[in-house]
Amino acid sequence: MALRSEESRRAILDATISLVNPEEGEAISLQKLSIERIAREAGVSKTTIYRWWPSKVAVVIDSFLEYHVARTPFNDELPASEALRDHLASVADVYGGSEGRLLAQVIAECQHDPEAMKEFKDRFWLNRLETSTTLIRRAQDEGTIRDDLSSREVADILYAPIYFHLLLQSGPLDGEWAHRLFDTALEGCRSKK
Amino acid sequence: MALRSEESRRAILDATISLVNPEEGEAISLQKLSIERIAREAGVSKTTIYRWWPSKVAVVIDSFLEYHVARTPFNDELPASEALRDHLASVADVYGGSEGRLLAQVIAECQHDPEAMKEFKDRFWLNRLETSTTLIRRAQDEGTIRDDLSSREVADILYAPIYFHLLLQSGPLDGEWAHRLFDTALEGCRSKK
Amino acid sequence: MALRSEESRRAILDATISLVNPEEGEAISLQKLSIERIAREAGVSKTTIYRWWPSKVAVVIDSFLEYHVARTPFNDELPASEALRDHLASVADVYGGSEGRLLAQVIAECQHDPEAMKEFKDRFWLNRLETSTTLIRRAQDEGTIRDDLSSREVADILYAPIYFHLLLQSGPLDGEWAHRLFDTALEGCRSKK
Amino acid sequence: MALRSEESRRAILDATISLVNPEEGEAISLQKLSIERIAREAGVSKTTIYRWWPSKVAVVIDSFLEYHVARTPFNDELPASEALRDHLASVADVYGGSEGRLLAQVIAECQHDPEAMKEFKDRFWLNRLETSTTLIRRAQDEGTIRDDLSSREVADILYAPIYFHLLLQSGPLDGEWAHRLFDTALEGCRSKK
DNA sequence: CGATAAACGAGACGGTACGTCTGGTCTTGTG
DNA sequence: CACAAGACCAGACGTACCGTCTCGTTTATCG
Repeated sequence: MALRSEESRRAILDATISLVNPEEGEAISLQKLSIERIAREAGVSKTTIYRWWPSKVAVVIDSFLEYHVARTPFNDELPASEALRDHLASVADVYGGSEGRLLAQVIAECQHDPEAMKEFKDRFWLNRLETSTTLIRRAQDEGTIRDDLSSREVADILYAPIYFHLLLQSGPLDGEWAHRLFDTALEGCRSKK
Repeated sequence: MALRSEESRRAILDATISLVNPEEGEAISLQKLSIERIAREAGVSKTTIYRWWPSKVAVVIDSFLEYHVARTPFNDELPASEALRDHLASVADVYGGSEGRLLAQVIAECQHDPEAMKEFKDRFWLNRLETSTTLIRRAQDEGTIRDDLSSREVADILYAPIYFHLLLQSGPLDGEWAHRLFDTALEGCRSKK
Repeated sequence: MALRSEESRRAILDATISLVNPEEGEAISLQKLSIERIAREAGVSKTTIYRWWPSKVAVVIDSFLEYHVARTPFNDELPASEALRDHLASVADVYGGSEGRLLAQVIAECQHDPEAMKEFKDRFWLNRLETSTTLIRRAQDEGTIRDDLSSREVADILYAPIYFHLLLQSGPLDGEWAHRLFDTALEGCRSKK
Repeated sequence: MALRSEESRRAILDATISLVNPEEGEAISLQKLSIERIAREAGVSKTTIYRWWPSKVAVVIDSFLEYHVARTPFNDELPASEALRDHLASVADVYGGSEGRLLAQVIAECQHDPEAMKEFKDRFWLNRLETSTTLIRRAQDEGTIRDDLSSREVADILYAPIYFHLLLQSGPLDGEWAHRLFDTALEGCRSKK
């Protein structure tokens, strides 16, 4: 009965990424990306896209998730605090580049589309949160991080500045900066004089 | 000769806000807001808008800045750390409401418009940064905050989670949460065992 | 594969005529006629018009040609000179009315649009020329019109005054006048004294 | 009381002609000519044009009349029929060139502007008619043209083909053609067999 | 193995908005 | 008070996409 064409699916996801984060040539902003453009680029009819995705953002989220494979793994053999410190740094490095710009635009698109925001959180963000939660819990077990804080509170303090710099485009966004940030967050800001 | 009409300017800014953050009725998302709509609502011709603003975002930034008067002042008579704690909380409270949604959308629009991002940073963000910098410096002088940290580093740790929760729409965004956040940030996450 | 909608086509042509040569109400000049107006009147989107016609004039020419069915036939049973005389008169009568005004405006629009002029000549004018050529040739065969003149020369002399009065809006434009004109043209202006 | 500035008037008329029938460069069609453009080109404000002319066509008519000085005089010393024949030819020659295109466009503009048409007839056409009337009357007196025809009837037959070819852009428009035309018109089309 | 139901490309359709242009009016100095 | 400068409302321009909707035309099971 004519199953969904994998060929079309691939062409659509690939075309989307290649428009929005091309190997070469000018990238097109997520806002200016249109379904018509994707269809044209993918050699696919609009109908096919509309049949399988509810909106432009949905296509982009799918494309992004396939593309942005978790390239920021953490090291299980290091002490949790070390692994966490390195994870933070690698996340900062990745988000400091073109994928970061893309992520920022995805988050931006989600601001006016609650459905998309839900999708984004379910499929990207919760996954990320889980990664950090695991590490933080381990660090708490290993006794390097206060266990009177919820893992979410710790995650907020550690990861927030990365997204902050990503979205406000203000200040550095790289591994070195992230390392220093981690140290400060752990140490606290209170004067010890 | 023929000076700019203050009447038109007001009508445009007012119409913009009333579309995007109405006292009553359905708000229209910033993305779906169109210059035509603003013109219609303001009883003004498109030309007049295009004459004075380069883009939709520019109008919105102007409107937002006029509307979002600094309603999060800090108290000069309190010790700086108290004032900072309260300021954080009041910012969190405000951004937890409809103005926060608006701000989030403005930031979102800026993701694909470098001009707008610059404008936003120059006119909103730097101003905000200055407020917090002032408070943080005073706290460092008063000896409550480490003075081996730059004020920007402190600001990153303290304010980032607010924008994080604002833009990811994940987790609480209110004064109580902010108070606790402040305490944690000051104290640090390292276990003291 | 989604054929052209005859319904839309009809609506567009009808709306155009009804705006430009309404049964009742005020006619709108061809110059002031806009594609937006036609679309509005026809209950059709602008896109649909632009998809099928290159310009306003093109729509009008199509509309005019459908509307202005050859209502000035010639009689095959009469002697050619009689038929020609009557044809001239009926043309003059028609052009003396509202269709004439319309035709004049179409010709006017063509003055600054070579494409349209070509279209107009190909689809209207050559057709008309052929009608008169046929009659003139027959009259030459029947020996009533000089056969040392090309049919075009005869047509120029016979039909030109009609278009002249039509476009300069100077002088009469009706059957009686045309009859007299025909007689004069045949007889010549030279004094026979 | 600040009288009308002759300087402005000249600049406006000159600019108009130089846009519409430039010595060099691309001519702009009368339809695309705008008051704004004239004002810009003339270094004059729109207000000034609107103060003195009711419409674009009015400006153009004025410009045209100043520019198109009667360069088709007739010779008083020749027999009237000769003078008429030559006059016809010189008119055809002039209208066969760029001034003819301009005139055609003026007449075109008048099709949807009765005021302009009246102005055009009063200031251009009646003047022309008078010229030909004078000649025709003389020819009737001299016995070369039938005096049972009104001068208008003769003028119609003689001049109409020129305007016909001018406005339909169909067929030749030059002196030689006009000469032949004249002869035919005088002789008549009826077969003399 | 042939019917049949889905997925597909193609693309027309009614819409909305874009950013630009011109029209014509009105206002505010300047000379 | 004529004029320049130019702001203003109005509205059309032609284009790009939107999301919906036929259309045939594959294509892959299922009866």
